[in-house]
Amino acid sequence: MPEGRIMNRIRYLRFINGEMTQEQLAEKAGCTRQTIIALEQRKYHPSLLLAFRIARALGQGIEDVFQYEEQGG
Amino acid sequence: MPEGRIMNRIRYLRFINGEMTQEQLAEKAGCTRQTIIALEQRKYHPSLLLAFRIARALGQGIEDVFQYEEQGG
DNA sequence: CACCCTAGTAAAAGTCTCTTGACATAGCGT
DNA sequence: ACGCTATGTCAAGAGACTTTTACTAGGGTG
Repeated sequence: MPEGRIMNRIRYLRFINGEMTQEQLAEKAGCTRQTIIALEQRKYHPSLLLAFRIARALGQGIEDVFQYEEQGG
Repeated sequence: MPEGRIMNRIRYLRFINGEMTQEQLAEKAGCTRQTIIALEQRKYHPSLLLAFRIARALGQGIEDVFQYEEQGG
């Protein structure tokens, strides 16, 4: 698959939402703490399903949490 | 990962956008025709990256193309 | 110091996503 | 009938995502 960066504001939104810990977010989103750590450090992109769950857990829409930047424009 | 359905309107939006064929959408989104077929038939969910690329190829936001339905309410 | 909480690192294993290639079906025009 | 286009099926394999487990380290509290 071609390039295109995805940025995320998970860490930022975690603190806006009452200082949630990684573990609290993980539990609310239904994944493990490891996954949250990896995403905050941009080790990889989440699946669409997990992206939705994290966005909802943070009280946001997907595109408020994850921003796609096209490369060619 | 827990449940939660993701519906998509790829096929519908393909026709709204000037009767795009699966192959045209695939090329514009940077994936293969097989992948478009699988997604339209909901064989699996796309990655977040591909979801963004498909949404952009269809001139839409992610949540206009993919709808997440929580199970517990 | 001893204890707990939060965050980070690492590796193995399993599941899911995506591609490639070959083949099948249906419609449409000639 | 023949060729062309659009859609669909199947299978194998590579690569990406996620979990599990174990371990390290800093900060605060008693």
